[in-house]
Amino acid sequence: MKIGELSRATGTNIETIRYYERIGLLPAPHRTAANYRSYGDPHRARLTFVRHSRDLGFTIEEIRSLLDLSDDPARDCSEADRIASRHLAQVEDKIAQLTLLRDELTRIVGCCRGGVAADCRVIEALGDHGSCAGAH
Amino acid sequence: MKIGELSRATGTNIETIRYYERIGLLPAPHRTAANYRSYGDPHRARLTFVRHSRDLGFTIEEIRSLLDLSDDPARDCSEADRIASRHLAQVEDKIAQLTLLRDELTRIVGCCRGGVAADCRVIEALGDHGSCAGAH
DNA sequence: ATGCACCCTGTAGCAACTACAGGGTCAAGA
DNA sequence: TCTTGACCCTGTAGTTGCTACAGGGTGCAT
Repeated sequence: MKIGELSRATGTNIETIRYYERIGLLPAPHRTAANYRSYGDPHRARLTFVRHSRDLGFTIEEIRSLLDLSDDPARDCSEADRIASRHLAQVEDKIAQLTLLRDELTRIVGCCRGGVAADCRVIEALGDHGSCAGAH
Repeated sequence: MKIGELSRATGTNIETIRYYERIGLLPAPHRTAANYRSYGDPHRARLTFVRHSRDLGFTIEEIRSLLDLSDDPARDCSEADRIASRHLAQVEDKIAQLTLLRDELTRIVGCCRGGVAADCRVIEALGDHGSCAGAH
C-alpha cells in the first residue's frame, strides 16, 4: 500500500510516517518505479504498535526499546514490564501533580467576583505564591 | 540586583530570565557600566508572577494576557477569570485523560507474568488497540 | 492535454526552554 | 601585580514530537 493508505489505515499523518522512518523507528519500505513508498502488513502492524504506544504516552525512545524487544522474541520480557511500570508511575505522578494544580486553580478562580483588575483575586493570587494552599 | 541574584530569589534559571526578556515577557532592565543587567523589586514581582503562572501550567501567551491585565488596573478582570477558568477546564480534561491512560497501563502491566518477549502481554497489548478496555 | 490527487525531498517552524561557545568583568588572595 | 574563580555578556543551536510548507514529480481520468 502507498503512504496515503497506510496513513488512513493507522490514523497517522503522512508527515509523521516519514518522520518515523527518518528517525529509524520504522524501516524504510520498498519503493515503486516512481519512487513511491510501498508498505506491507508488517509495516502497518509496526506503525500501529508505535501509534498505540504514543497514545499511551510512551516516548519515542521507550518505543524504540519496546520494538527492539518485540523484534527479538527470545528475549526476556522483564524490560518491557519495567518500561511500562516506570511509565505508569510517571503517569500517576502527573495525575497527582495535576490534581494539586486543579485544586489551586479552583481556589483561585472561585475568588473572582468581577470588578476591575486592581482588585482581581486571580491576578493577585498569581503574583503571590505564599497564598497557595499546597505545594506545586 | 544582578541576574544571578534574581535567579536565586525567584528560583528561575538565568537562561530562562534572559529568554523571557528576549520574548518580551519581562521588560529589559537597566544596565550597569559593565553592561550587566540590574533589576529592582518590580522586576522580581513580575518574574514571580510569571513563574507562578507557569508552575500552574499557563502558557506564555496566557501569561502575556494576564500581565497586560495587571498592568492596567482599571480594566475589567473578567478576562483574567475567563483565562483561568479555561485553563482549569483544560487541567480537568488532562486529568480525566491521564486517568483513562493509567487504567489502561495498569491493566497492561498487570498482565506481565515474566517469560520471553514472544509471550509478553505488554508487547502484545501495545500492538493491538482492540484489546483496550476504554477509548484513549 | 490537462486537471487533480497523490507522491517526493528538504528545510523551517512550533513551545518553552536549555546548553553551549567564545568572550568580558570584578573582587579576593598570593 | 598577577591570577584565579565566580560571575556576566551575546548569539546560536539543541531538545521532543511532530507539522507545514516550497518546489518539484507521477498517475489516472476526462
